[in-house]
Amino acid sequence: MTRTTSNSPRRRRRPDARPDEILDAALDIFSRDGFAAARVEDIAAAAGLSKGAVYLYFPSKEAMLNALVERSAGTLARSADAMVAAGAPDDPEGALRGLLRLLFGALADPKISAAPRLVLAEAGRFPEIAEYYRTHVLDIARGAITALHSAGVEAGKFRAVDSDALMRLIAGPGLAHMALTSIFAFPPATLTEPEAMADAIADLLLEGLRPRPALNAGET
Amino acid sequence: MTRTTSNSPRRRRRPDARPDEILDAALDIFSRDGFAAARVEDIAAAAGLSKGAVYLYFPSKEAMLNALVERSAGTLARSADAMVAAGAPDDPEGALRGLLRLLFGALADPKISAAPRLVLAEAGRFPEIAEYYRTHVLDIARGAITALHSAGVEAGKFRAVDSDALMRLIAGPGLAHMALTSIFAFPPATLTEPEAMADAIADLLLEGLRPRPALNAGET
DNA sequence: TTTTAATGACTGACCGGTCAGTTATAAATG
DNA sequence: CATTTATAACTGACCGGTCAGTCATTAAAA
Repeated sequence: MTRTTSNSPRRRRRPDARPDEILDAALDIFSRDGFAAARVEDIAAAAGLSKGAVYLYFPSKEAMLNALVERSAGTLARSADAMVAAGAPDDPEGALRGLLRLLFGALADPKISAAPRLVLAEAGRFPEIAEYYRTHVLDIARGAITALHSAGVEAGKFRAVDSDALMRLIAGPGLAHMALTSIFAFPPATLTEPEAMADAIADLLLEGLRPRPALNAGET
Repeated sequence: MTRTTSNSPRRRRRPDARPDEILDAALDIFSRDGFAAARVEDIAAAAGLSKGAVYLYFPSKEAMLNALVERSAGTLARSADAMVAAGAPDDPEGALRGLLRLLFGALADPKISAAPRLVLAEAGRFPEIAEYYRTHVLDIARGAITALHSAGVEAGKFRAVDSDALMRLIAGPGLAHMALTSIFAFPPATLTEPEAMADAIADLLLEGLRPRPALNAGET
């Protein structure tokens, strides 16, 4: 009922795109002020609504935060996982490079990195969110990285290294890049393009992962 | 003034160690609740004082945050800088390994990493803090890393790589480790000791930094 | 006594959440 | 078509609680 496809450009009365609009606004305001200091009225205003209307769609401010995280979480990790699953068997080196490009492309864009940054800042106070991120993002990412590494080792392209260390080596630079650019406005960056930065890092990691030629390619 | 060495064991009256005690308490409470949600009365209680007393030492809650950051910032970066300055000319590889050990040792300890985490979470809202960290921590760290790299290149131990990428490669894993352990309680860690983790990462980075033998034959 | 350190009741502003009331739209009716 | 009825979408004033910051008062120290 009520197809109401008429997106009347002049006045109100829009039905169920609202939750998403509110979440968009909430992400903006939470990112700007932090969850605790953010005012629901500001979120409402940013969404073009009154405060009362927001409570027609969400039962509390915290519910908005949760919905926000659940909406955004996983998309990046899942596409990373898909990319690795597709590329790793044939070309582990290319897959690693692609993974880093994906990561840097996303985290260097403040619009995309807003949600991860919010999680990073608030997860300590909301165990539910930390748990959700752990299972829906970190575990996926970890799986993708270990799969990629295993494929590379099997193909004789990578040497064996500790998988937790490798995870930190791959995710860390992206995280550092995000912090430097989005939080600290660290400007220099001789490599301004995220892809160039990703490639420079991929080069060094691939070099570091190459099996030792002189000795046997054993474990470390 | 007021040496007041009389440490009366039962009652009040302690003079000027107070600011530091308050800052210690403030770091605890800010870390637990976040700056915005933290209550000054909780800080006072944690310091063993009443709320009014903390306003004898700090004019506002925000002043505590600033003092806190200024007190803690730089010590890690400075000791990293000192370590690099001392070790890099003779042994750049050892200096890199030492740098990573220092970084992981510090960031893996929640007590030490509390302040950096707080800055990471709040810097976006307090430009003054971001600015302070940029000049007193990030610039120092960047200088240390470039100095280390230059020394290594000069000694023929490292190949030339982009210095911004290298900064992200060195700082990033530490950051990721901190986030995984302190914020997300990511448990696995096949390498439980920070030094072991640092070494695993240093191994890979050193391998990646080694001059290409085919093209530019350094030593051996 | 005077000075200094500290207290805790108090104020005033702020804000999450509620709700009685107001629209805008659609459906039913004439 | 105009008119009435029904209701979904929305508003904004309000309530209750919280908390940063103040200040009159107290008590230890000098």
